[in-house]
Amino acid sequence: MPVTLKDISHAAGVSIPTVSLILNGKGDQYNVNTRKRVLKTAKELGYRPNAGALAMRRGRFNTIAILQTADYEKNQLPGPTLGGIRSTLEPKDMHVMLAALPDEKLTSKAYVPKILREWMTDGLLINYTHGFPERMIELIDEFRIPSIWINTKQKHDCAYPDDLAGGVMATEYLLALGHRDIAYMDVSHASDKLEEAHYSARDRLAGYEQAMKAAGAKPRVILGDAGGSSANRLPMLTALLGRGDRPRAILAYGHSISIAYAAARCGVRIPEELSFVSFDAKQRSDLGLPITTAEVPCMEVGCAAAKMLLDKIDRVDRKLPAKVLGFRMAEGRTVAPAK
Amino acid sequence: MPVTLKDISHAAGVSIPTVSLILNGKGDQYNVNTRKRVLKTAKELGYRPNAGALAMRRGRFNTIAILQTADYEKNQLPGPTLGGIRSTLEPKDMHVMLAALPDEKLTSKAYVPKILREWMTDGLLINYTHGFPERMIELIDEFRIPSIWINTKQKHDCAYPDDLAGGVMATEYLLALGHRDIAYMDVSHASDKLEEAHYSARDRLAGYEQAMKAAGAKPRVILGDAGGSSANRLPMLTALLGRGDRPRAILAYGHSISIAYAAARCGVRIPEELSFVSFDAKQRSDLGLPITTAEVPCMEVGCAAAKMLLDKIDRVDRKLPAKVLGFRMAEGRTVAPAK
DNA sequence: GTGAAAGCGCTAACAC
DNA sequence: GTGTTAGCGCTTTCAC
Repeated sequence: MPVTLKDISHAAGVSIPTVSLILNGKGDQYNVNTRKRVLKTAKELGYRPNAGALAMRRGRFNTIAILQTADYEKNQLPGPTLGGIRSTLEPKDMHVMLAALPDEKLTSKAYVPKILREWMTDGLLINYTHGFPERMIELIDEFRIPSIWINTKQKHDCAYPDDLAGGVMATEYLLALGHRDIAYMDVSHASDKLEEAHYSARDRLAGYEQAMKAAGAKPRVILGDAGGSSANRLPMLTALLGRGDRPRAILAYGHSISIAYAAARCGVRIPEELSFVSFDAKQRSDLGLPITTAEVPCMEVGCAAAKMLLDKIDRVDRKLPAKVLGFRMAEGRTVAPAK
Repeated sequence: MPVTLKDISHAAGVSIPTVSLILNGKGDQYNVNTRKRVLKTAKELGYRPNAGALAMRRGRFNTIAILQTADYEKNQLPGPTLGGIRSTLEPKDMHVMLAALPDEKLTSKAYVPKILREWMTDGLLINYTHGFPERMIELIDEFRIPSIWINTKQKHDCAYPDDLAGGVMATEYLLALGHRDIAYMDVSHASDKLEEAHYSARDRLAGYEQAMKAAGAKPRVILGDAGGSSANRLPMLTALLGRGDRPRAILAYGHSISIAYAAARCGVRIPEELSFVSFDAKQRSDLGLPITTAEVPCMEVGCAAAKMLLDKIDRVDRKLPAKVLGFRMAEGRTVAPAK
């Protein structure tokens, strides 16, 4: 139904290439009247070039796809990451396609997602930290689809945050305020589960320990597996924070809202009685109290990954060195100098 | 660089149509050996059909685009909505493209986003509640792009939640627990700003008032413009909740975390001393305490919108009646029977 | 059983 | 200044 060059050429009484050249600004050679006429008819008819035809000619779709799980609870791409990707792609007039892969099917040997089955994008951003089947990787490899991994620690073709340095930075931030009694709190991972968790769980902790050690302060690590079931989390946290020997400062891997809420329920005032820094994709202000946050450089990861992918699309088969992005402290109102 | 039918036809020593027919399962007529050979070479070479060529032939891209602001803080599509859209489209092998439009440019007269400039999708889901320029609508109209609006109240071609009924439902939920002293709290909108706010702000309130009136209970409406600046929010809320005449139950338009946190800071215990229900896209458990929530039917809106769009794509130019979706109560642990 | 030819919308090379 | 021709990858029709 849509309007094609042919339609315009008929309406304007000229040939198809004439229309094409004029509409693409390459029609200087043509008579001014012809040019005007063509431009006018194109506008009147509401012409839009057919992206399929363009893609075929150019051998490029000007589109990349983001591969992620369909389970939106599990692995949503943070808004800023998407923003970074978008803003990098936009100037190149490139588009983003979402490819959400159903976890159930992903393991089945025969399943090939449509996005891989068809050649429809110039490259892939893969947003899987784990649970991405070997077979998918083989497929991507076999099809030679330019791909960059997001938030996965590899030597090549990936962009991820520097969680170790982030851990150091956040700890030093509290140390600089005079705190010594700083606990590291990760209520999503029990100590025996740390090994199989996302690398950020290990690296942030390691960064904390490193910084504490360097400052001659005694690390205090609180781990626990209450991340999944919110039912256990609050009792666990109130028990911890209600005790007399509770830490004076906390660096939290996540679940910052729970911790602040538990503190409030225990009558522990933030920041007067407890300084509190958390890691997060973005500083949160849901509490009405902006949380001092070591912000994951999501946007930067998105930008870097997109830029790398563009690179890879242009020069296929080259391995690109991993890009590691630094955290940023977002000042909030949950920390006070140690007394 | 990618493999085409031509490549396969060369490698297998047959003609292109032969390959095409066989790969598309329409090659019963062909010799078994030919068939096997073609299938094998296709697999070996890693053939993937070119989506551009297919789109050209079929006159369909099997792709829809979601139009929204590039400002990811403002109008992100809720995960469940996207999930609903995806799950509706997936069985049809259709893809979702993200079109994030920069707010700054959107007002400029000359700007036409690439997604509209090119014919590259079969239809549009428009996720703008307000701030979508008239000119964009004209463009979409002019280009006759099948479109459905999400979360916008119109007579036609849109899907949105029934906020009025949602307000009634949430209020009746608290009334059924014996509560009478139920306040409606919206700290994002001052009363004089309600008129220009999203319709949900008015409708949920109206639903509350309606249900209270029907029950013979006295409405108590607390409005205030502290949504944007988190700095004011906490003081405002603690002042409210610290007072002796604070309500025994609250129905909150949003900012549920702030309210619960403020209550905790005031020493007001939830749910013993304060029953608390909030509207939200999804029940939140960040607090470690699942909030009893009137859930916006995001997923349902996504499903409905996607289904309508598919309809519209097939039969262009038909107006579809608006689809209105009901809320759902998600039980949490923030309510108790009135004493 | 298989291949040749045409056409989808577009652009680039070349002829007049 | 403008039109003709060819070809991108694919499917469909039809001839052999």
